[in-house]
Amino acid sequence: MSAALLPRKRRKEDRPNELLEAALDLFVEKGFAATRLEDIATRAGVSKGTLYLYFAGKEALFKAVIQDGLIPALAELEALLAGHEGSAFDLIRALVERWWSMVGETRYSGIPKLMIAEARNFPEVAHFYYENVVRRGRKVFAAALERGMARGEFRALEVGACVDVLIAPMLMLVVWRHSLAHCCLAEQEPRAYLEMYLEMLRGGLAAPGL
Amino acid sequence: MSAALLPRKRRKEDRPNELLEAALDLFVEKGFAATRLEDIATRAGVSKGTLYLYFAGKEALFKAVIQDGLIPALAELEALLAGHEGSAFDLIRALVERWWSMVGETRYSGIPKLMIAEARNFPEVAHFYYENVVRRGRKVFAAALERGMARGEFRALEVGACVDVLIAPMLMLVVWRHSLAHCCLAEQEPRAYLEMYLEMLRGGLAAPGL
DNA sequence: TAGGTTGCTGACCGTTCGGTCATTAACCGC
DNA sequence: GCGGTTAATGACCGAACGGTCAGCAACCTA
Repeated sequence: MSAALLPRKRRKEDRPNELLEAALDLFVEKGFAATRLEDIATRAGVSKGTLYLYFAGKEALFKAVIQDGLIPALAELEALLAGHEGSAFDLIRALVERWWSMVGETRYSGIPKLMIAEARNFPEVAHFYYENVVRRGRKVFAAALERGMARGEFRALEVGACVDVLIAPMLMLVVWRHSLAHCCLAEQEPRAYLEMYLEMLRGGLAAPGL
Repeated sequence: MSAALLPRKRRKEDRPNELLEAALDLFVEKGFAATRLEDIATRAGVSKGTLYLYFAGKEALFKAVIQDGLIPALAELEALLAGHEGSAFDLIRALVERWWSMVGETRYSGIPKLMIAEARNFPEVAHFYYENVVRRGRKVFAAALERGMARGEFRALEVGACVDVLIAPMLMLVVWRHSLAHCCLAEQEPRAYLEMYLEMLRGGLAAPGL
């Protein structure tokens, strides 16, 4: 790969991020067990031994990939919630769009698929992900729903189950794009899908009077 | 396991199904690469060598698991569609409930998670699954939507994207139950989730006049 | 440019696992 | 029972892969 052609370079600062990006891409594509450390190293432009200078081993890489990935995006969504004024539905639209630009159309969109596939093999990592991504994300959307119900904009629904139904289409969109979409003809245009999703949501949540 | 205690038995007829069930359970739990053939054999009450009397190898087992699993359920849904009379929303409710009883609450509910995780490692199998499960399933729900629009019961929406949004919560329900739900406190009661889903769908699809 | 520090390398090791096959023993017809 | 057929076994093999480490070379400082 970078074999004899490129000369060795010493770039201690950049290696960890490059390794994490390579690891994320390959874990998402092939799964944890089917990904070889040597492939990760090669993709990061480095040899296998170097990987061990920065990470304790394969499992440590996996943990870092999951734990670093989506936390910044969640902080953004929380900030958006805190700063929003206007209708609750506009808030939901803004949240969905911010999520799409920060996660959906970036390489981080692979993390949900990866976590789904590996949760039962890494219960501790799954637990971290649940507490720090799933719970926080649910809380943001639950707050938006409650705001809409309080304003009389949405009808009264049990918030817990409603949040789960609400976020499912967003998750399936990214999961799909990292799995079957790679083998079959192009399916959805993501923007059209999201518009349809928001449109159906508007009707599904609207209070009867409106 | 069945070691020295149980005597050998010759049960040529039953072995393939027992092996397929064991393989499905373990593939769903651990993923394809992390599942050992010996574990599958042991769970099926058989030795590793026996497995090779019935399947050519690990990949053949995987193919069989995917290809046998959901086809009968799809035929059922198609029959339901063909035989239904009444409102389109009742048809959708009936489809969702039949799907839940034939897939959602059985071991076959693991297949979507498995296929999502492994699609990119087995493009041919993914293609089979797409053609024979995804497409057929989409077609059934698309027909239900079109019927509702023709009756003036649903508003006019672009059917393709609408189907994708429509089925996403059903898929996420089963995917969730086979991944993160195993590591975290119990989340949804499936029946309540499905009721909420149908309720939101009713509003999301309803024609404005109604 | 000489010497020292350290980021980087890749050959090597041990284990694990998919796959094979000679052997064993359950069943059946006579 | 007895022999023949074949389902079932598990010890074995080779390849692949995670992980190690002794040596190398890029960079720095004087």
